[in-house]
Amino acid sequence: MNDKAKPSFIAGARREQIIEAAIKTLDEIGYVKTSLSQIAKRAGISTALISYHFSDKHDLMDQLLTRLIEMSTAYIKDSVSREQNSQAQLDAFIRASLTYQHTYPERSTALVEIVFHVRTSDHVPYYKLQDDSEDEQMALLRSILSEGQKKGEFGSFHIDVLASFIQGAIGEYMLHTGITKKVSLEVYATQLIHIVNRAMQC
Amino acid sequence: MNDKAKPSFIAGARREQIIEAAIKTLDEIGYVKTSLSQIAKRAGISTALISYHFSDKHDLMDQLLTRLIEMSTAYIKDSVSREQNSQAQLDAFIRASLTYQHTYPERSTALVEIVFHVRTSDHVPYYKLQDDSEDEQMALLRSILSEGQKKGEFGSFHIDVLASFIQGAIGEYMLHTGITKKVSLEVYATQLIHIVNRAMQC
Amino acid sequence: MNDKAKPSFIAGARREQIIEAAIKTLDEIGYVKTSLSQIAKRAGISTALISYHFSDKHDLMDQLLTRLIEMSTAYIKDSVSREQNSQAQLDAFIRASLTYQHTYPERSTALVEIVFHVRTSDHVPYYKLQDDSEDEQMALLRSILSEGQKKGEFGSFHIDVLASFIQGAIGEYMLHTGITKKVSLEVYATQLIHIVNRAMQC
Amino acid sequence: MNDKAKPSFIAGARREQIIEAAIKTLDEIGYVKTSLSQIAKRAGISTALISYHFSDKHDLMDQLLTRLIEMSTAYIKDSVSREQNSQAQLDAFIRASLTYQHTYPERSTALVEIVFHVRTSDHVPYYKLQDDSEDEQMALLRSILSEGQKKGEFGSFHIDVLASFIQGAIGEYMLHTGITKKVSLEVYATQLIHIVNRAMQC
DNA sequence: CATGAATGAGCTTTCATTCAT
DNA sequence: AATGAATGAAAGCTCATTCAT
Repeated sequence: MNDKAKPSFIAGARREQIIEAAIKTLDEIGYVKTSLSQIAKRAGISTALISYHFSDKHDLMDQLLTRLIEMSTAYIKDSVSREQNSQAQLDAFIRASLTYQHTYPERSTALVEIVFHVRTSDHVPYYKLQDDSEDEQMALLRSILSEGQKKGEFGSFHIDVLASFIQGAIGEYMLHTGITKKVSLEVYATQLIHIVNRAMQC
Repeated sequence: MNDKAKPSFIAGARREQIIEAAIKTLDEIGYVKTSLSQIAKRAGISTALISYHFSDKHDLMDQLLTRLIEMSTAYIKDSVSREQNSQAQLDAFIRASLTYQHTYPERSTALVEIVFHVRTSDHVPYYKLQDDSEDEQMALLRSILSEGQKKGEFGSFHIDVLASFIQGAIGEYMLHTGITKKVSLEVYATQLIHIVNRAMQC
Repeated sequence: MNDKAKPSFIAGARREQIIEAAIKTLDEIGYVKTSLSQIAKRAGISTALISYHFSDKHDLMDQLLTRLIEMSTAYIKDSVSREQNSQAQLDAFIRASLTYQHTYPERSTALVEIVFHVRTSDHVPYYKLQDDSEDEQMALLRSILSEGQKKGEFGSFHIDVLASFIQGAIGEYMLHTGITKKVSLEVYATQLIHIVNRAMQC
Repeated sequence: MNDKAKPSFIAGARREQIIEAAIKTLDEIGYVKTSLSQIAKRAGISTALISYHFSDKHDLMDQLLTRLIEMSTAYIKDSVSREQNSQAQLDAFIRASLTYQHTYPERSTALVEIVFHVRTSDHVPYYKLQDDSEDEQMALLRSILSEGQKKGEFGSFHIDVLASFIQGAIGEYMLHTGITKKVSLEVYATQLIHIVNRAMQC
């Protein structure tokens, strides 16, 4: 149980360390300037060691993207799962989304930097690609909305469109410092929930 | 108009040509793969000529960004200016914003590519940089909202938050093809206007 | 006639210079240690300039191989073409082959270094690949032999086999210094011709 | 035979295993692409273990070369030793040489790959290095020829040149598939023996 | 105004080798 | 005896930029 865990543990720790350094690098200097040597410098290791633990630069970014999405989704899901009725779940979703970005700004920036860079081999950007099935966060939001509608908690509205609006408003607060500086997260969340509720209940 | 006007005219035309090629390049292969030689290839000129007309790669991207914002803003402003009352102006703003992105997808993609990849020399990302004074579009939206509120056309609401909500919803439609594929621009616009009105008037 | 020739001339000269440096490098340190920077060092230019004039390292080696074969073949063909009857042509072929290797030892070594390295993408070595049609030198030898046989100058023998023997004997003298040190080129040529004549005429 | 014999035996087996894997690797992908990790992969061991058993990559190639020459020489010597008179010994030498290459093509290819790629630290290629004393095979051939001449079995001829001729012819058949495809080993051997006899006896 | 030629800096990746375990 | 972890060096290549023409 420990004899076999040890080597795997070291490698796992290194990978974690490299991924952390990559997040830091993406946050600090952005995707364009992020190179393996910049990541290595922040991790305090040699460039070759990154190549040893990840087959590719692409591989590293891929795994990093997966981890970032996982972490964000886990945080939001956890928060939502604590609530029972749809209204509370929706509130939790919005607040958790905004809070996560506020609590882990480097992770959020890193996520943005990767998402807006990744393209398929046909040059199709990842952000134009996102399948519904793949975007778990969006799927969760939609399920909360449809569930609430089914149960009669929410009124009548177009689910896809409202979900899109909510996601847009959340992203807007994270991305553009203009609004961040003017309005506190608390106020923004409250107001956003207010707007959404009106949209659903009138 | 005489000897001095001519070279300036040629130079202007060249810059326009380079900027057009840059838009095409950014749209086609994304910022990260966009090199001066890729732009030059699409413009049918030599790489050195770009360096001649723009002091820097950064300079080119900067001027390109300015042009892209100018064009987008002009389009929206033009549409808004045709209306008199605040409600009609808000409708016009939303529709024009969505329509512009639909009409000039390469320009929109190019804009996104620059905003999400270029950073200042202090590594501050452009998307976190946006000063209120610089974002003319946002300023226009806010002025429509506050004007309408002042004139009593709109009810009571938090201007900054609602403005962000609207901008977020508009951006979301452009960025993620998920919603684009499901809902037509017309429906999306109508729904957005509808919800914003509810938020303002209830 | 000269306005257009100039740029092409400069580029051509550079390529020639690079190819000469590559030959020198291959001769001096062998294929395995031959890198673009080693070639650049010997050419007195930067590594990037090689990449500017040749699309690839593979491209450079490819063109170099072609040039080396061309030069060798031209030398031998020229010598053979001066003779009329088959016997004299065969003598000329053998002597020219040996002399060429003796006169341009760096070219010969470079040729060997490349030929014994190049492999197809399926890892099939070039030296096991050589098509008859592609090996012009071998084709010339065979045509001399068959011509002489047809005209009755030579007796009866297996053309392909004898051609192979001759090429083998020529290659042996070039490659292995053992024989080179013991027997002069002149003696080796004379003796080889002697052997071949006996083989054809008894 | 006791405590000390066992580890030595294991070490010997490992070395043998590594050498076998190296032969396979050289044959499959050629010297240039042959890395320690490629050899390790084929041997099913770690790269470090190769470094443990051989002081150097060069050392490994050196020992491999020695083994390859040993095996080839042993095979030929064994065949020759079965014959009494010089003529039969010469026949045996030629046939055994050709047969060995045909029976162990990977070994032959590996030998060629090493000889034509490895150089001494002074950049002298192995193929130009061959001392007479070191090339046992060539020495054997020459001794058969000189012995036959001394005993009057063979006529008058230049031993060194004829030996080179024979070796060249043998090598040519292995290297270039052009002739291999056209003429069977049996015919090639018979023709070579025939011609050599003519060269010696006329 | 426009270009071909040239470079230095930086990138990702692979390699042989060492070392602690 | 054997390995995973780690590194420095070097490879091929691309890029933004400069300069003479």
